Amino acid sequence: MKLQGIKPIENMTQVDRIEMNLHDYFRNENFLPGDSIPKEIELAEAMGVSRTAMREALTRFKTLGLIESKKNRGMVMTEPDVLQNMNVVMNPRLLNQETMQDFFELRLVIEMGIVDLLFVRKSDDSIKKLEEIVEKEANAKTINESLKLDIEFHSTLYKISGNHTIERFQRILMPVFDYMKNTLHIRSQEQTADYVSHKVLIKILKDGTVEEFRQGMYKHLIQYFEQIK
Amino acid sequence: MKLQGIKPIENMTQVDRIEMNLHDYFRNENFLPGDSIPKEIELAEAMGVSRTAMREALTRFKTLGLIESKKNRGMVMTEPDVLQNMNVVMNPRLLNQETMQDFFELRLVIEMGIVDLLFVRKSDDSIKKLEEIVEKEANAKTINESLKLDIEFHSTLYKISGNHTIERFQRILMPVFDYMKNTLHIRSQEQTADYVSHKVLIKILKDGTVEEFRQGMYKHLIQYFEQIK
DNA sequence: TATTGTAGATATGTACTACATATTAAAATC
DNA sequence: GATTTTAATATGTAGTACATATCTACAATA
Repeated sequence: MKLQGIKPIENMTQVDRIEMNLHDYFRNENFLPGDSIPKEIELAEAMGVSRTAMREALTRFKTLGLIESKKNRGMVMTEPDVLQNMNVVMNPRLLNQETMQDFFELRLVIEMGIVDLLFVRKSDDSIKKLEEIVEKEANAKTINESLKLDIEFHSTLYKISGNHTIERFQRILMPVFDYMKNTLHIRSQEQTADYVSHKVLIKILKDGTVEEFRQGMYKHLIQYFEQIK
Repeated sequence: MKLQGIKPIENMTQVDRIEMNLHDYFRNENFLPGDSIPKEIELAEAMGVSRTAMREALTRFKTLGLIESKKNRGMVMTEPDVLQNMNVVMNPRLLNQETMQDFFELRLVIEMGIVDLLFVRKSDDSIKKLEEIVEKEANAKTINESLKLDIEFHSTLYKISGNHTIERFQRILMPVFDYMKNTLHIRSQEQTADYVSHKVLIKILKDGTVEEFRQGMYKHLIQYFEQIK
């Protein structure tokens, strides 16, 4: 049986073991963000390894955003940014089709699920913001401009959700969603009979119910949902 | 203005620059998963830096899962696992309250949004699986046992969604969700008037509509949704 | 001929040493 | 007492050396 992120101990390198030890050490000693940690040489000596190997293990923690080092000052625990690395790695060129399909669906899932947050946190101000975007859309000259405003509309919805993490997450998913949009041949909105426009969505957001808005959003995204089998 | 994951060039180290160069190099040369890449020394010499510094940059890529090295064999590009690092870093001890609240909400958002997938991909088999879990729940002796079966029920729903990535994502979110569950004082289900049980959810999944199921799910999770303001 | 054994080449992993450099703190100077 | 100098500090970078797992190719053996 093969588990993700786990490698057999027989072909673990010393640095792998150092990393594990450090992990235990940080947890057992209850190091928290802001706490400074012993210097490289001390850690290396305490573990009986070279500074070289210790530094490589520490580099891994730095890459994950669990520690930071300042030249000549030492190292401190940091609060990791859960989404940071995801951003680097979310590259359609590198991911397989199935994974991208999964993220494509996840984007749709979130778009539908976020509705509950929208109705708790919507405000007159934020609705006005949406209306301004729709107005610009009506006057858009080029396709590119329309696309940009479409993205802005949905991004604004994410902002209204009041959930900064979800908002960032959505931005990170965008390259994959875009890629899938171009790969799958998506029908244009005009071809869809009961398409719901941004304008209608706003109206529901203002005066309608959560359920109505969700159904509206489903229809708004119908071309994408048709891809799901 | 401070952007996430970007540091001013004046306090970039050499390794930071090497990392950027490598990034460009991999993209420009169109290296894809499976391709082997030049050896450390060649890269170091080509870039005019020491093997030490080059190795540190390469360690970052290895940590992100973009390349793998086999001792004495060389290095190859790999398909990154987008969620792998997230798992390491998703630690309630290290994250701030706001971020955890965000992920708490994200979990709820996904639980609501996933319903569309469920109705596309449900099967008699999978529904039977849910029924078995509910049966076990009825006979559960301890609270711990009940909790485990509750998790199993929802995990099974994620499986039914047919989206492996979302399923994994949910598992990664669990520690944070659990933490929040204990932090916020959540009412018990029994105190809730129109609580919808697992059993009822199954019935709707079998014979009901997407909208009915989603409303059922909302009521099932009502104690959590009450926390959102 | 087919198999096994051996030798050499290979590239990463680990260790050690040395020094550069930015920052802090202590000491010296006025 | 305020300013300048000096010294100590810990990470960043460089260079060298060697260990080691794996592959290749060739040699030895049956």
